[in-house]
Amino acid sequence: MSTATAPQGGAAAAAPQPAAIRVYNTLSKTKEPLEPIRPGQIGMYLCGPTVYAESHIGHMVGPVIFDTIKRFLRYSGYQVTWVVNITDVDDKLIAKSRERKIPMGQIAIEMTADYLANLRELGVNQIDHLPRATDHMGEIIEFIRTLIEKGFAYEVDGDVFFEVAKDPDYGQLSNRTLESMLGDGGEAAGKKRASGDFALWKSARPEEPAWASPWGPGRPGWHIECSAMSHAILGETFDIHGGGLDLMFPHHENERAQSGCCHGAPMVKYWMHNGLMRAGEKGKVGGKSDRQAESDDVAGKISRSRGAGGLSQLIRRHTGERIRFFLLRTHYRSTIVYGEEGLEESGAALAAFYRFFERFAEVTGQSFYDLPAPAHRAEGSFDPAGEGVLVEAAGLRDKFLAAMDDDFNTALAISTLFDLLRAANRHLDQQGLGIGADRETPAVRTLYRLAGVLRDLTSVLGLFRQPPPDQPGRQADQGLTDGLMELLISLRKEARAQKDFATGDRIRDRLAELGVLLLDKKEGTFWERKP
RNA sequence: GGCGACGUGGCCAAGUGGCUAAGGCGAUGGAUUGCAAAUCCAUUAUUCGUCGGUUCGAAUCCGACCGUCGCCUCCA
Repeated sequence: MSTATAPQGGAAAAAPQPAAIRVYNTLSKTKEPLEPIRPGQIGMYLCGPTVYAESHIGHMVGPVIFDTIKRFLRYSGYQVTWVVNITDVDDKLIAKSRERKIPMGQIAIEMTADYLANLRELGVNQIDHLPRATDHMGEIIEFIRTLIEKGFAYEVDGDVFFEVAKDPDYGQLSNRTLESMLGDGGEAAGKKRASGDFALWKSARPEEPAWASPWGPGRPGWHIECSAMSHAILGETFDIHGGGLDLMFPHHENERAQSGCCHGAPMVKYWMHNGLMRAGEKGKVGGKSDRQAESDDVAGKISRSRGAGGLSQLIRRHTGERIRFFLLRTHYRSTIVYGEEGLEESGAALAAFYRFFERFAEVTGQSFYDLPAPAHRAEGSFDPAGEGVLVEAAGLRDKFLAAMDDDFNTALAISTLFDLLRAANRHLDQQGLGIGADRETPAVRTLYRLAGVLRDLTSVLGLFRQPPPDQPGRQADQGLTDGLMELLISLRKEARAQKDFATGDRIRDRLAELGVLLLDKKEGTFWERKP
């Protein structure tokens, strides 16, 4: 993850199969066919965080869906360059720095690390560039200078503002008129020509971090870093720009105005906005120790100011995979209502997949997680050769791909995964496949095929990349637990052999209370932790 | 006040003009089991906030109303 220039693809780029991918564009308010500016290549920019505090689950919605989108686009034959910015200069960072009495840069480093660690946990690993605003001061200043030269911006006492009235397209993205935006102009009201004008450069007050510029020491305003960095890495016009719905105005509207005016070309072809997450029940958002604790609202947008956070704890409690799955089960443009039960439910659903993977391993002696995942959708297709369950699987795979083609409908796509799972389990049941089965039979070959389809499709969603962590924090104890379980199971087996079911059941019930489930199968008794 | 989104079974959630309204969680019945768990099978919305309208036909389009939420100030 460098901030170097965009890779240029080269001749080796896979021939894109222009599958009929359609994307909902906020600008046109319709789904449009995805037609990249440069054939076969897609530049994608997602607004990342301002790193002044720990991230919360709401910050993960965009990264998870865009990570999935990138996986799917690559799978569909496109070469994708994905940029996520880190905004590490900002008024909030300055305020935080005063509060904690440590340098702004220190906070930015800490919070960036927190953000990246969370992304990693959720399987977001497709980002190509993570540019930081402070690393791009030169480009930012150059950008502002150009805007002044072209007459779109003006300087007043070391501050530089963008003059909104100069951009005829202003307001198009968020569907607003200039008249409707008459605010009080904020703290710089006296300096602005119009209250809707926004800061490109803010002069530094004493004690504030500052960079040298043609207008004196200062720092960039919010918005400009995204315009400058996306330009530096993706060029004047790029394909997809994403972010939360709350960024549509003013952030994206302003980015669009700056970039469009600076380059005389549209900044972005497709604007994509993900829905926001909402807290379903009061007090369940995280540390509710906050100033808003007295607020009685039952629901509301999750935000840092409401005391959300503790994402790493949430991950520890639920696993990153569960959270990723939870986010992907709702269409990305919908509001996701966050709640403990929703996460639990996702856990229960996921557990069924984990169980199948175990059955698969029992029969084949191979880990599902080691199965190769096709890199391209054409590689994943196969000939069902008239075999019922494979015909069904092939149909479900088509349905999955069609759902993803239609504006990345992960919720619908996931539903086919459950159908596939049921088909695979049914096959296992009907063929009587279990431990010790002959691995050279057609039935096992079919099982491989079915598991292969699941591997293929779930990889596209970034799911099941590795076995689920078995109750984090308990690993060290694993050997002992295994030994004890072996002992208990053999004791119970003896009791049952003597028809002493009372003792057998007592062992099982007691273990259940402790969160351990016993599964009596033909081949013997197995155990697992309650999901 | 301006702009916008949403309201689908007990809960979550797809579908946005026409096959029997996906899927998950849960529940119920059956197969299996000593009994369970897991798995499989079946059942679980004549109905999509309410009332009107357009249409041969609407959950899907239009209008009104009710309700929830978001943006308009910092926010993924």
